Amino acid sequence: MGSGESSERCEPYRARVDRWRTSASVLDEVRRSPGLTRVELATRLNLSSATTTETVARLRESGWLCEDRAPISGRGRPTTCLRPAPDGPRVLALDLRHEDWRLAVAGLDGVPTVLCSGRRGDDLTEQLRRAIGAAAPAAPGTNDSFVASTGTNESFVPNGSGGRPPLALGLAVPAPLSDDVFVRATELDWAPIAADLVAGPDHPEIPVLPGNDATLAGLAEARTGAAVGAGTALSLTVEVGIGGTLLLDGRPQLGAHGAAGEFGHLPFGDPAIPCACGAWGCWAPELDGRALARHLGVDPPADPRTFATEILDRADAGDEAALAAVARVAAALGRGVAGLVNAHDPEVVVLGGLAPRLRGPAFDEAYERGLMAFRRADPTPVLDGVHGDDAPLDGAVALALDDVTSAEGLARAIG
Amino acid sequence: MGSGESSERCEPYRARVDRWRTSASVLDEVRRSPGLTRVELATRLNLSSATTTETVARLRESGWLCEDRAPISGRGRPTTCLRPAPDGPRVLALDLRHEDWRLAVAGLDGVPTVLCSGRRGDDLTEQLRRAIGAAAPAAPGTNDSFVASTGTNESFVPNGSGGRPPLALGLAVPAPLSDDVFVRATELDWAPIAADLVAGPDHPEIPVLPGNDATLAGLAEARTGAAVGAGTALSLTVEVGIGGTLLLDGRPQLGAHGAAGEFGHLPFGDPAIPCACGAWGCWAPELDGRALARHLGVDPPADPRTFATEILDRADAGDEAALAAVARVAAALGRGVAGLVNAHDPEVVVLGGLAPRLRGPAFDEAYERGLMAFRRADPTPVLDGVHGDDAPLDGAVALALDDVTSAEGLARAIG
DNA sequence: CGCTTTTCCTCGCCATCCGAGCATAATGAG
DNA sequence: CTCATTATGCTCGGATGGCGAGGAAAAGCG
Repeated sequence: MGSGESSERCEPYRARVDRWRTSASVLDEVRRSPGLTRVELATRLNLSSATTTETVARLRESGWLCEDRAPISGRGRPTTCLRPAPDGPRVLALDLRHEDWRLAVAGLDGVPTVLCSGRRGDDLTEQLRRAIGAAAPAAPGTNDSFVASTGTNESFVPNGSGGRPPLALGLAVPAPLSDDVFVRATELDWAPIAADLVAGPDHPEIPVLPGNDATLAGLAEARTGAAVGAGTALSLTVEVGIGGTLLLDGRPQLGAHGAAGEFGHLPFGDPAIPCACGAWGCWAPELDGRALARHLGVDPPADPRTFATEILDRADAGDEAALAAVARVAAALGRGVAGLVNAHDPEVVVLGGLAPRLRGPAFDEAYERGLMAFRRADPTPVLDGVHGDDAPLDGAVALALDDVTSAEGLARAIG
Repeated sequence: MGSGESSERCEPYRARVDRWRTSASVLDEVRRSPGLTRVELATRLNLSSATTTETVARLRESGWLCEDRAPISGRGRPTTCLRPAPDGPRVLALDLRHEDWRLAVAGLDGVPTVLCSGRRGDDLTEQLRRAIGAAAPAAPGTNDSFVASTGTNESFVPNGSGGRPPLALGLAVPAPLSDDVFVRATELDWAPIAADLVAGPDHPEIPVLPGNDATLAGLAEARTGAAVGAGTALSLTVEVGIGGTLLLDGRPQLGAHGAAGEFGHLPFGDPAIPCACGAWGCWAPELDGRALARHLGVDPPADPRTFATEILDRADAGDEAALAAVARVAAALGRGVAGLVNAHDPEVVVLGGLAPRLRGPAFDEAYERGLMAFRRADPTPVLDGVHGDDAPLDGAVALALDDVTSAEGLARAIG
């Protein structure tokens, strides 16, 4: 071990990453507002004209950005608009749901194209590995040998990845995560999936980035949805129970084990009512189809999601009993949202899943009543999410793209 | 407006700040673990030996760091230990409380020395300006002309700032903040204070950084207390009501208007009980002296803080009625803490103010009962804060030092 | 056709961070 | 005491990023 041999330092980390720091922020800005001009970019990031030239040229040559002429307005040399390159790097996104799954590919524009989907079967892991193997060919260009191997419940759209191997896989899972392991492993035996997907005989090793579906839904809204530009945003999704995430500068708060965002298990409810999670008085059982069933005096439904949509439909049709039950649930939602606004002071609250359908006078009244008085003059806006059922998939894309377009990711991919 | 004149860009921001980025992280690391060796520093930050030499030399010459010989262990050239320079830059910290105030000065080690204090009077702003003027002389070295101008209720310790003008003022206020304005302006007419303190006839302009006292208490615990090193930490302080903060990598989550951390106004309580804040069913009224009074069946106390300590003393002495009342409050605390752990997945929870005295079987039982089942195998530790009543002051110091030792702050002060 | 306006590009400068080699200061074996 | 060993600090030249200045380019306007 001579003196020149660096003992512990594995990499010239700082120089390698610093080199791409500015490129990463440029890419970030272009992803955030595609089509912005070079001049606008430079002023936003406080870059000199020289640096802009240098950075944009490098990203263009690497095939990450493309430029086209901006519409001319007035005098002066025309500038160019910057966009993610349409044939640039790609990522995969996998949306696992209770009953089915979807695999999509997306470019830097963040718009996913669904490649294949299937219903959840016993051989789920095998299904997914086949799908990923088809989408992420081990050697570039070999995915022409793609055969529409439609199994029992699967459907494929060939050749979505455009020949370049994807750089990462975002993974949305409908369960709490803790240290990248699914918590309700009894219910959804997906614990080993993330590990199994990292590499397989069919495809090269790519980073797999798992995230809770409600967390990723919030991420999607923060990047391209109702919470764009918010420094602090709160996203809440009602499906079975309620999930969500607190977003700070567009980044979800993940917690020590990645299990943050379980707002449904704040004790906003009746302390005498037990929750499936094992705690008492949780908010979640007051909000979904099970709560509606309780208010209607019927047995707990097997599928709370479907039951809830039925009741909401009946309420929309004017059914008095359904309206009363929905109002009680809406009030519970509004009361809790107000408390979270008090606690976290978000710029905006975004509702997803069934929550938008719960809004109405009962929600509004409970929301205002639950706010601290000084907030009522200018109450935090509560908006409906714009991503709908695609939110977790769109969020998985964003998660993967964030990894790929970070300074570290660029250093990995280009430098 | 020639072509060379940069139109909007006011500063060569990037180069100016990048220059100090590494210095800032070095300073951060040394503040976090004073006395660490150069080698340890280099491995932690992934710096080459050359860069370490360069950066440390610059910080030493600027008077921010000092080196002394490390205790030798084994062969090899002995290394040095890095510490904040004892005669380095200083900051001021002002702790405003309901009844009194304290002004302190601190070096980079973050240990405050109280310079003066006083009871809150009608001329508070004038008191504070005099005190700050004495501590932050307009011209360096002129504070020898200090006269112990002990007014009615003030006491001074002269010459704490050591001749160098302080670089910033951290300000702890016992009220919710929103956009740097105190919310309960009716109760505590301190709204104009922050603005007034920025500059005055007696002292030069220095940045004033206000923060809520409970937020700053959490900051202190995250930096040098019970939450050191936690990626996600939750700090809760019971005084009158309950305040707190969610800390991410040691930085408090502030919210859109800086009003985050009002966990006391989450609806963990009885929805029929109104809170002074204007909402209903808040957690706060279940936790402090007013809750104890309610459980004991006596009138609401004028000073809930003092009343609570009396009841806690009686409970410690074995008074049955007091014990029962405390147990109910402790259960309310434990239940809410568990919910917050479910929602935010912190690495550690730190309790301050009266909260440590509330802990006991009732708290523990409610805490465990409120946790999601999967958390019970390895419950998030709940620790008592180590800063005690000094926590807000210590946090104000940390807030000011963070500003001063950031890359921007270094560029301002040195570059 | 030239002038104005706005933007882009090239060049030299200075900064950081790096690797390599050498210098330095301790231990410990003989 | 001397010298090999070991761990660390320092110096130097090189690579690279960001900047300012000046000139070039591309449009409109008269």
